[in-house]
Amino acid sequence: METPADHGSRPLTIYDVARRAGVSIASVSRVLNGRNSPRPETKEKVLAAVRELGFVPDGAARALSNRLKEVVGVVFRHANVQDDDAFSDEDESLLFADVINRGVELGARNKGFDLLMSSVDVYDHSPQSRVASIAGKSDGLILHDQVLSTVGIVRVAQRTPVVTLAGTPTSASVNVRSDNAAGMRELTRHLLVDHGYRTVAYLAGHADSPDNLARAEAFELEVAEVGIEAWTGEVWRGNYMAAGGAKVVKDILGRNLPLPRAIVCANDQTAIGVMYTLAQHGIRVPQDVAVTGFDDIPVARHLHPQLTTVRQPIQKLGATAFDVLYSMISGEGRPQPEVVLPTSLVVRGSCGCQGESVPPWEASAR
Amino acid sequence: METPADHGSRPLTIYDVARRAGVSIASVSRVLNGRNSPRPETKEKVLAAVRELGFVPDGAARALSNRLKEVVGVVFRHANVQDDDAFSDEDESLLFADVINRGVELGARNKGFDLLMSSVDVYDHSPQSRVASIAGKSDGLILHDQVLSTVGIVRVAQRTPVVTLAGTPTSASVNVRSDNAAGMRELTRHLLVDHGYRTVAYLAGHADSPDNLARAEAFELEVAEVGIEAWTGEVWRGNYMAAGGAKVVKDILGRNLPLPRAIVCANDQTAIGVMYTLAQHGIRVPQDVAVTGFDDIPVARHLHPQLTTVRQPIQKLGATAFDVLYSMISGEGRPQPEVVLPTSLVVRGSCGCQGESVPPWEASAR
DNA sequence: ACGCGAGCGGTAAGCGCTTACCGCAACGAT
DNA sequence: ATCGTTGCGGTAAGCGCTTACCGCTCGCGT
Repeated sequence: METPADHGSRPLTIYDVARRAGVSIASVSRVLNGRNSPRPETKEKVLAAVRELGFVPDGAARALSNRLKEVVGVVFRHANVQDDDAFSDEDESLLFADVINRGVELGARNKGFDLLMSSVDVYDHSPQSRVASIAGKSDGLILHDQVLSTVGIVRVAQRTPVVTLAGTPTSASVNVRSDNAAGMRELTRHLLVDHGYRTVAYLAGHADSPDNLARAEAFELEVAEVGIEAWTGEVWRGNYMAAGGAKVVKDILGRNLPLPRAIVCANDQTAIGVMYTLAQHGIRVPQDVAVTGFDDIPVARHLHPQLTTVRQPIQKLGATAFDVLYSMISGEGRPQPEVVLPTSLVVRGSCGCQGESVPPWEASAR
Repeated sequence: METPADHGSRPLTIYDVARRAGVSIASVSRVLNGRNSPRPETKEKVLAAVRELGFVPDGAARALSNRLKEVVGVVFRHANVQDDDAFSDEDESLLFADVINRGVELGARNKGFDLLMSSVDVYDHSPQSRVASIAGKSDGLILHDQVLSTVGIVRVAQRTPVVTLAGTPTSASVNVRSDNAAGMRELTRHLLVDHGYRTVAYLAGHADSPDNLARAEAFELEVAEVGIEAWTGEVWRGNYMAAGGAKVVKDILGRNLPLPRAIVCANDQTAIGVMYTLAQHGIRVPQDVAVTGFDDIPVARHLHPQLTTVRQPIQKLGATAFDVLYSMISGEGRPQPEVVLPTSLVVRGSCGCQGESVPPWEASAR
């Protein structure tokens, strides 16, 4: 029995194992990596020594020698205020990112990779250095939306494989996104054709987000199709967060402006804020105003009424991003510049339908 | 301008920078690490070369030389089924873990550390190897509940600093948890005294989770205090997941057993399943049956009625875990064996009160 | 004008691992 | 019995970085 917590004493190395097993370090390494063919006898001796010592090879040394860290860096953006009391505000705006990250993790695990995560603050003026730090510790990067400017991405993509999520492909990086246009078109058509709503607004997300742009464009296209006009403009500018949606509705109500029959939100978070504020003012959803989201984050089905939205295969988005990155890392070169995953309309109650969806735990109990 | 995506050509090293700047590698290193005092002139030459080349030092080499990776490993457990269709089931049972991890990340960032994340599957028979792999790539480990058995923890804690979350301290590892007993006592008293409920049940979590044990015990103590008996036993065994809560209620209803006036769930997830199933059967919350949770995960306030629960400082739990681990890594030895963070009762509607809580985005708009 | 000290900056060792290369033992073929 | 072949397993060279150590230059004091 070794003494507990004896870190501080020099950590074990492959030499210790070799000595204990009475073989050379080369043999230990070979056994540990399953290469070549050490004799079963040798193998057993080494394994025994490893077991007894509780030896774990040092990842850094391994990485240095192998030129492969088996680590994928993931950088995403968060909105947390950073003062000491910020812990009270456990914002949920990251649900989306979390699910994506889980997808990345899943994909990574299949290949023996692990996830190195880091987030950049909204107020972070130089995300460059954080990204660089992660880049140095990983074999490739997955960057969420809004982490780096396009030039920033190109710059880092020159030195290391990069996959962006919900961004734009660049000369050196690949982008993975879902089919915003198709989903938004389907949703809008549902509102316009199936429900026959004639006054509809798009409550936008970050103005410079490719996702937002694509959604807005598809929305307006579809609206124009039926010969009516979309409510847009300055007032309808949100920021992908609940607070943004809430603010827009409050502004409109405060200025005594009319509300449209349906509000199409850039994402689910925004819809949460909108529905909350509407309820505060006694405006019923969907009887007075229909509200829809985009993403289908887990909370969506817990809202009242349940949120009609467009489902993105969020987790798969992450897994795909990893797969693409992996093919770049293993030197198969850059595949197509962009991968687009399909979306689907999820009709629940907030659009005016009777729809209710079964919670996942019921669904999986086949 | 360099050619885009020229990975494959040997990556840059400190030698390239040194040559370009016309200095030695030692100087480059010194400038990059801000040690000693290279002359401003030298410094500028190096910085220029770094900028032009877009050089990022290799983390593995750095770690090997420094004996410090600046990486903290985090391992948590997830319940995802692993077949290819699993992506459809984007379970939300991990919300709790996600928020904790964000806390760890926050703490880590302050010290220049990054997060290496890995999850182990419920069906994973040997989490040992995954943990070992992470251990090799990091300076210390943070293990969530249910990842490793106590002996497993002791084993790995002998070789590397380990902090557990919601677990039990061992001879070599430190535990960080929140004050389950105090929170549960306050909650139970609210139900018993303020509302005067006389039939109450505790819907348990994993039988072997320290959190669950502490909560159950506090619950029963408090119930005994007022001289009534708690509803417990086999039927009331859940698993911390929505599915578990749903199943318990379905069982009871199916067997035509009576329901108590209040169901105290081991955590919020469980409460979600309970409330859903209750609603399915036309049983009103809180009029017919009151339901409470534990944790105060973000969804809690979106349920109908909003969930009365016990708030844990989830994010702070993570940040604290990192701080403790950091002190172990930087060789300040093992601090106290356990750190306990305070909890607080959050009264909303599901217990029978009129309470409603303001969403975080409203609260922060002071 | 010379000697000495200060401090910048270069050389090289070493962090823990993988693996090319080679020596050696054992076996089969001649 | 001898030589060639096979293949296990040891030695040592690096992977890219940090840093101890030391030589050199420059500036000051005498």
